[in-house]
Amino acid sequence: MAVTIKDVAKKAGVSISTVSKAIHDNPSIPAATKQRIFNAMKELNYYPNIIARSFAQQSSYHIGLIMSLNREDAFLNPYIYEILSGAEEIAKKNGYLITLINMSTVVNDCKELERLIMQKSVDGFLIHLAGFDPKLVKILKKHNFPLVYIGRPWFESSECWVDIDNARAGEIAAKHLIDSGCERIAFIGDGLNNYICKMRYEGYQKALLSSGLELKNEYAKDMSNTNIPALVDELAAMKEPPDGLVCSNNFIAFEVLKCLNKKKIRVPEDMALITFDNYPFAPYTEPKMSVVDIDVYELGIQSADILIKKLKTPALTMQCSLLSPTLVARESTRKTED
Amino acid sequence: MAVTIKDVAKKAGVSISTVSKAIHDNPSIPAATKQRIFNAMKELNYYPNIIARSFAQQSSYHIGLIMSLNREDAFLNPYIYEILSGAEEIAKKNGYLITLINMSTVVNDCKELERLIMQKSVDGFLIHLAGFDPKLVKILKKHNFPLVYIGRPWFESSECWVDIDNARAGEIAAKHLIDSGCERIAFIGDGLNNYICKMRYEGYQKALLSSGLELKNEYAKDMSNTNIPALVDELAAMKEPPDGLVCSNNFIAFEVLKCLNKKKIRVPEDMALITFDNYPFAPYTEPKMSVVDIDVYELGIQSADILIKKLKTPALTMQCSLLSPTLVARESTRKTED
DNA sequence: TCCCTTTAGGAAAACGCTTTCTTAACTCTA
DNA sequence: TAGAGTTAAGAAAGCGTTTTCCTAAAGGGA
Repeated sequence: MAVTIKDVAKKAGVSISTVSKAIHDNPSIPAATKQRIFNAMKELNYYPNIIARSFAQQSSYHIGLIMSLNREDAFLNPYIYEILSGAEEIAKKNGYLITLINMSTVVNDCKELERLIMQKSVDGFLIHLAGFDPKLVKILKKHNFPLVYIGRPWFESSECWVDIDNARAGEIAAKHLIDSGCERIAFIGDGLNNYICKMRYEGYQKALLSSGLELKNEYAKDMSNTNIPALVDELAAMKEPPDGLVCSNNFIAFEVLKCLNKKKIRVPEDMALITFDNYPFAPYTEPKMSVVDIDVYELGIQSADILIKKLKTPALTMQCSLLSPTLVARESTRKTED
Repeated sequence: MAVTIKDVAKKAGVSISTVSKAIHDNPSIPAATKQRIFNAMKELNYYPNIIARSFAQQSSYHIGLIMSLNREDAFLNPYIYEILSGAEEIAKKNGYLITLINMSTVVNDCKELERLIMQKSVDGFLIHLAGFDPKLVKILKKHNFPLVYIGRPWFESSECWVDIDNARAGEIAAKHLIDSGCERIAFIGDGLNNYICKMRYEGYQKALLSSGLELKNEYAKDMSNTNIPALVDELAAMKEPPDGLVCSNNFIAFEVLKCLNKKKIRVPEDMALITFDNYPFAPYTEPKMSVVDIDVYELGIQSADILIKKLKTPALTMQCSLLSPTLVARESTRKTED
């Protein structure tokens, strides 16, 4: 049989309550007694039974991380790992473990989410918004369950969240093109109902305006209704074709680059190219892709941090956090040698 | 206060033992009584407290999935998600949850692994071998903890594992080049102490031999001591340069492709190219990369399946599973129109 | 009708810890 | 030196299930 708190108590010559108090560093136990207890613990190689502790405290010490694990979302966001990594790091530090929950599990069957809550399988949720369905909000609200969104919830204004400052990212991208000497800057997005794309587009507009460049409607393209080669053709065929292009995600950028190469439009000389998120393949394109990078690891850190704070002090008021992106200039935007 | 088994018992007019038995479908409870109990449960919206259950059964109903979450490993294996997805699927079906544990956490501090075991935080481990350190084996053995390796453990022969048949993958890759008309086939690997690479190389050799092709030593290259452009130069400068190339991973293949493009060596006409693992970017290269794909989702399914079987019947003998890869022929190997 | 077997369901212990309440012993202060 | 205050530590309840053991009632055969 495993060694329990009783064995430690016997060995140290105290009661189990005293041992428990020593473990939790209760000030009513003097240092000498604590030491005696710790020695006994070490001698017996005692580890508190975490399940019993959970039971006594009615708290699982697990954080549910709900995120999409499906192939498409994963391939689109391979850096999502780093959220896991950051969240795990903070959880560990605070004695929590991360329970992974597939977004599609809870989206396909709302009962599943309710079950997780009612059964107290986890103490709170970290919810990455890819694939999220707002119908879940009702359930979350109903149980008033502690949670932090990763990504800014567009459907909700009273919950904690952390996000990348996508507007700022768009601004940085466009600004960088302007600084590289571009004068006619286009934007290709993947749908304006895509919140991230929308924010990046707004940032792009802001940069152009504040640099005194004209906002041309025909420079703003949406690939969600057509295909990339057609869009590139369209842009190239203009009387005043753009000389810089912001792509709202990596896959658009990679496709565009392929089209430009085929049409012998030189990058960056004829057309500079920039996109977002340091996709692992970005440094492998020809020329290497410039991006506005985001610190996803930090996203994991902060979200877990906020959630754990919330678990410890339930009265905590709403907290949000908007993270700044950083420019990673590579070859696809470098017009001048410098 | 939350509704407990007591409330259900009262409502249904039975004792709590009877409710518990009904929940577990104990045959000593007749259908009519069960129905009465289920009705009461539904009326009260009762969910069993999972922590209490865990406590009573001394089993956490959590499976620890140990995998590397660091940036490099994640970028190299973005499909690793699907392991998660598969494992979560099976776990859910069996009433288990997945607890994510960063490989670096347990590698940097062995006490951490011991703690997880001693505290019974999880019932068993799924261990993905990327980043694994064999020094952990001693601890795992010592506690005789249920586990399944994802990837074949080269340091150990008595544990359960699931893996891709990498030798078969290498064979399929080389065979496909031969079938496409290649006659001089080279191999670029990333180090022969890399188990995966070694197996793929063996498969490559086997395919060549069984097709009556000569195994030339100078066709087998290792990029771990040099760089890719140098290797490509070397190969191209031979009197009899290869006309087909197996690359042991995607990043090698992408680099090689870039070099070939630069040197105006046509792919696949002058040199056919194939690699492994359907990396998300593979369909975006120019020409599109042929690969031997592996079913990582199935890897997750099978590993979780074996582990859970083991948890339910501890006497279970060792079980292994080797999964067959499949060819995804794209443009980089298609010499003839067909 | 009696005894044995089967069926249905209850009582209670067990799981290992936390936490509140209580008390005994000690330390001051007037 | 009595009384108040403080400190150290124990007793015991409680957390919500599961599970074993037991019993009462019902069923069945002679």
